[in-house]
Amino acid sequence: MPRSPEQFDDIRKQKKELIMETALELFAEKGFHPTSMSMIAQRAGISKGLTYNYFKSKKELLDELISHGFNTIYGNLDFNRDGVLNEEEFVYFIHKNFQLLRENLRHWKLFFSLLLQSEISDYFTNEYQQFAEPMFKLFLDFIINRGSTDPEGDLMAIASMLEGAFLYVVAAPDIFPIDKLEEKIIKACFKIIDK
Amino acid sequence: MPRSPEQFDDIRKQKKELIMETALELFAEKGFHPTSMSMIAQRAGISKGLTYNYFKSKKELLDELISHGFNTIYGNLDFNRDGVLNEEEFVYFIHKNFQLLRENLRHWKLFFSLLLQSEISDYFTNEYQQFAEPMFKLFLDFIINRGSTDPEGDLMAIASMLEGAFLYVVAAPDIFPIDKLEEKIIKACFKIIDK
Amino acid sequence: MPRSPEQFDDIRKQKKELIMETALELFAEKGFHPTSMSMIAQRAGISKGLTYNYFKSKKELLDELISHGFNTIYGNLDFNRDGVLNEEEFVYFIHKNFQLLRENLRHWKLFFSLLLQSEISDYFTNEYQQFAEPMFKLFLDFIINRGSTDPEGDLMAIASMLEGAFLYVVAAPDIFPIDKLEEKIIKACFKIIDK
Amino acid sequence: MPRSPEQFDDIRKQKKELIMETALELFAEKGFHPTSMSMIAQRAGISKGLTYNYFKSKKELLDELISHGFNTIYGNLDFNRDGVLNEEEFVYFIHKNFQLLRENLRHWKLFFSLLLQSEISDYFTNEYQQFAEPMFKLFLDFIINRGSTDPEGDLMAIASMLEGAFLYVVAAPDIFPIDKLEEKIIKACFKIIDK
DNA sequence: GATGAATGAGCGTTCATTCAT
DNA sequence: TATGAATGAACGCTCATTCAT
Repeated sequence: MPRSPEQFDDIRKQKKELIMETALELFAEKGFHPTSMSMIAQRAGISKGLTYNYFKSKKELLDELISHGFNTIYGNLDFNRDGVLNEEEFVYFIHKNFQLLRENLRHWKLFFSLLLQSEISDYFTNEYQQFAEPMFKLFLDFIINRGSTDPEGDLMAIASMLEGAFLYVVAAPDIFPIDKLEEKIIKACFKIIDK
Repeated sequence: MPRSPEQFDDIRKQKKELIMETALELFAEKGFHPTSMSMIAQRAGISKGLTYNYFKSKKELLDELISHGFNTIYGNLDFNRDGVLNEEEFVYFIHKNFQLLRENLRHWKLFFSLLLQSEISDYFTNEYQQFAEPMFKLFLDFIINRGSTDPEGDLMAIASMLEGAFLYVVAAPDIFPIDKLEEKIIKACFKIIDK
Repeated sequence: MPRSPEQFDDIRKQKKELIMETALELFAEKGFHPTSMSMIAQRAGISKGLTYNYFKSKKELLDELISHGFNTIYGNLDFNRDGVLNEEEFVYFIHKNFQLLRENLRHWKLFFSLLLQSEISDYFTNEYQQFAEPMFKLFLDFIINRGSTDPEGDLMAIASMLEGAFLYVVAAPDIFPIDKLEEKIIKACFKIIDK
Repeated sequence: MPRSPEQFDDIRKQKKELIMETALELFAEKGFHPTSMSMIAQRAGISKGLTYNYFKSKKELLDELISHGFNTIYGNLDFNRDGVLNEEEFVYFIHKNFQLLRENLRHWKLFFSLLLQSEISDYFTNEYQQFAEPMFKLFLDFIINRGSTDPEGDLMAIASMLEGAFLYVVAAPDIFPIDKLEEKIIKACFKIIDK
């Protein structure tokens, strides 16, 4: 008597997660190219061939990782609520971003490492734009509402600051303590926008 | 008539530079791993074997590239002068950094792409610290001299902002125009430090 | 209510035929090696494992296909009747062969593709000889009875011509129209035999 | 002091020939798919990697083999001379074809095995047509000049006979002695054409 | 009888590196 | 100094086959 479809689904789901988890670990640790499918299989404790039962290619594994990463990180974040942020919400929004960063360090490591070699995955470029654009818009609206005389300029500074802070956390976590960094970044945002 | 030792040295130096220049081009273009030694040799118009006459391995070629890159970029920048920056000098310093970025985009692309996978080159981590530390110190002193009530916090914000701005220029140059970005970053620095 | 043993046998027989039919289709379409067991199972709409319930290996599947093919094609052809062909019967015999070719093009494609690599299936060599020998004998007797002065020589020519015609039909069906080819081959046979 | 370009050319030429010779041997022996690049390298006594120094891919190796085969076999055969064959020339032409067959048995084995799976190499289809067409034309003209009442029909018979004879020689050389086969085929040609 | 997850050997291919010349 | 033929280990990937259920 064969296994029931539900049993098969269960196995597939668990094994797929195991492979993705392991791959994410290794991609974040060593980068995409230096990580071989054998290494992933070995660390996951399965055969090399099995990986291809779940992912058509190494690139597809990466793509699913990216997609899953973005969903994990930003899937539950409602950018728009009523479309406008007040001060409290702005602070919370940045705080939330830092928290998501903390909780998904490996995803972020992977994303940053892809930023410079998007030929590996055009997928990434698309996903990234879809995530970045509404965030930019939210910031811009907030800045305008605060009465900034140069919203675009302020946006550049704030976006750069956030990007840079994230990069520090991911690439050189020992230089700045993350909690204090978050606090200071938020304060600096207001200094940039106001007056 | 045989060449003099000096001429030999000249030839060696030129060949080495040719290889490094070509490698930098390709590493920045396609990334470190996807670039093969054959490709470097071919584009440089020399034989594969000759590369190993000048560099023990691909990794060593990378290391020399990093080292040479840092020297090229920051070799002529006197961080310390009298050890203290006044306002004009601070502005000039950041301006100078943007200019160096513009002039060495390929180096920077390479550096950023290595940031997340430093096991490729431990060398990088060291060089990076050597370059970052005196810069941090310079900034910190300046911030303190301006009478900041939270110098460390301001440093975090400014360092993040610069790092992020650089990343934008290198990885997504179409999002912000570099000249305006520079201007705004400088303005934002003062907003953060002062008052 | 449990199925009777006969019903089980029926199911087995049908499944086996389904697999063989599908395999033949694919082998003729893409060749033996480029066809994978997964492809066969998928196109047949059954599981990979089930195939091995009916055939010990891919090679055995091939062997059964060959055996079954020869039986299908020549199983109902009574070579011997009274052991001797008259003119009408000779013509009918060749005609019958062309008809069998038309009706079993896929089998023939497979057979010809195996002709040159018999180590894939020693089975093929045996079957082929068992089919070819009585046919040769039948032809030879007919040629002798027609009073040929060089029966062996005529046999060579006729056998070659038939083999070649079959190859044209199977490998390059657009070059000669099959009906006319048949007609001409038969005519040529008599020209060769008769003086 | 590096080797001179001539020395390198020599090495390349010899090694390339060695690889092609070995590959032809194995392709003819076992077929294209069942022959692995490792097997070729091993039998040639070189490393697997080296094969790729001479051929970009397994398919390219096959293509060069086909191209080289056709050139070897038919490169020196002037189909057209004055464009018309007399009887002696016709006999010589077929004789020459049998001789070329004898001298290039392995090439012919390879060609026949490709006949049924030209998806492996479209290259083959092209080359084959280029070779077959002028030969067909030559035959047709000869048949017409002999006063045949059905040239197209006779061509079909003759072409089939030659194709079939070649196939017998290549695939089942023990059935008919090649010399006698040749003699009989030629005789049969005239029986088909004349009267 | 039937499923498909799992294996492992082998495939075609690449590439950093070596070395005779 | 300079060449490129040669190597061998590893890569991404496929597939015939097995087996717990």
